[in-house]
Amino acid sequence: MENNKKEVRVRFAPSPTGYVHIGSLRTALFNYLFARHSGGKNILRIEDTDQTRKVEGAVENLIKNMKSLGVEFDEGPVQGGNYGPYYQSERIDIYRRYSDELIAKGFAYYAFETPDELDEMRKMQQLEGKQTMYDRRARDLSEDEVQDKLKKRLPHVIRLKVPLNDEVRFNDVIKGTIKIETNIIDDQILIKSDGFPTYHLANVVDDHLMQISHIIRGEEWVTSVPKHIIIYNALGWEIPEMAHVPLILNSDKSKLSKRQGDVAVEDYLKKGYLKESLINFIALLGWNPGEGEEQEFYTMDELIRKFTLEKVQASGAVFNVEKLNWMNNSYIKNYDPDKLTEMSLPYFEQSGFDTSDIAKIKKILSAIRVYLNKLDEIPQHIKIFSRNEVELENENLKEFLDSDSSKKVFKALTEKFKSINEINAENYKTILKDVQNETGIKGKQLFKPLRIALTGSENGPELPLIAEIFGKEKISKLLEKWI
RNA sequence: GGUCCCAUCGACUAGGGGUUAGGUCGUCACUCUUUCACAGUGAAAACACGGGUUCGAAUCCCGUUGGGACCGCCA
Repeated sequence: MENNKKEVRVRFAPSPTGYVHIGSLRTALFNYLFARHSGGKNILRIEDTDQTRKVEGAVENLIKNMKSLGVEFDEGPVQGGNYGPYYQSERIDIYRRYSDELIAKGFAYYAFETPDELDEMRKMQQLEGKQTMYDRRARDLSEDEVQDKLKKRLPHVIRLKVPLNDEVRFNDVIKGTIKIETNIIDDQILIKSDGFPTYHLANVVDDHLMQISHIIRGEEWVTSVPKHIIIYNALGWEIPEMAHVPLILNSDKSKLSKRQGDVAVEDYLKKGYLKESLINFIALLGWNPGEGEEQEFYTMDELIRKFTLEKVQASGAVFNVEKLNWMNNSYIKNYDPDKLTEMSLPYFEQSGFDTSDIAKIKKILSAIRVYLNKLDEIPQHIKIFSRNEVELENENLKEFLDSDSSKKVFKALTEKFKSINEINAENYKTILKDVQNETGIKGKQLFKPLRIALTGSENGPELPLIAEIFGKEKISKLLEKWI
């Protein structure tokens, strides 16, 4: 089983259907981590053999997203490599060659049923309560019949001739030994009637030709491994190591799906989850370093250093947004202020905030970042900084502003401002101390009315910070209203 | 339904024959802060069940139950 001498070559092989699924990201990440950890190559191969599902720009989008997340490829459609082409649609003649070989060797055969006929067959099987699978009827066609139909150019497919009454066994790095009786394996279509290969053929041929050493992919593929093994054996090829990673689940434990929330990586990025935290979080879904390690935060480099397939979990993992939020908030709180500011700009602009004063934006961020689970929550926290009139959160707050003691505080404060050039968090505190001494008003009586007058709310970021950001003009104006 | 896979707190997980079953998120309480949040401290919270094996089983084996995936001329 061990093939340490062989260079590690892994591949991420998505079909370009338009967006990158969170589960795909994790598979890609695991491939990348494994490749880097073992000094091997990470390959991107585009499985676009389904002409009906092509989406314009999907590949470019995928590569762009992966790159920005830090998942890099050593070979692929963009950077090329010695094993190309990396689009399956450009390798059609290659697959054809091997399907011909399989036919010649008696491991595959032509079949001429139409999709309608097959539907009919499946319906019957369902009615009879039998398992739906191809009944292998075209195996019985005589050589003459086949030649005749081919000559007539009847639409046809090429199917795998599964050896009957046998058993296929393989070892999965994550799941252990898996075995399946061949009698329940479908005579899978290898070449479709449009001449394109199915996933099963293309995948085996490419993995072999591209010298893939480890197949790391989602668990949904385990049941088709036996088909692939039959093909490997028929062609006399060595079978790569297999590692089927568990699924990422909805909170009801079903396969993570659109219906129950966001599944596209872009959705999360758009909402303002940081790339670092998304990667960190996803990596820990189904993998952990073990050995009593209690660290939760990892950089990509640390992940690369610690990642091994053996430590990948065998069971599925629920995608828990709550924990993602916590982790993202943590990243936001500790992020480089300048970079955070830059990343946050779009969210300020989104709510029509004037972003010409970057220094101010930075200050605001430092005041509100503790509240942010994700960047798209910025708008709701900057209202107090963007508006010129204060609207009270509720009417009950008004009494704090109308009281005599509040008026006294407001008056004293605005008076003090006149002798000051600029307010900052520090001198605001000392000024307030002075106000307290002068008026004899302290504690809640002192702070609460001010907060409410300035923000319209009983709670929020620290008042000195707010004062510095507001500046003396704005504060005076807001307070005068109540004097 | 058939086949395959899986099973430790609500969630992510550590542990893998002898542990007070550990950590993180979430929840709750307290402390701190003249606000909320942050931070800190603490609490509640799990080995699905039944049989073996063993002096001893969460840990190994078998079964049951439960959950999931797959059963396309999709990948």
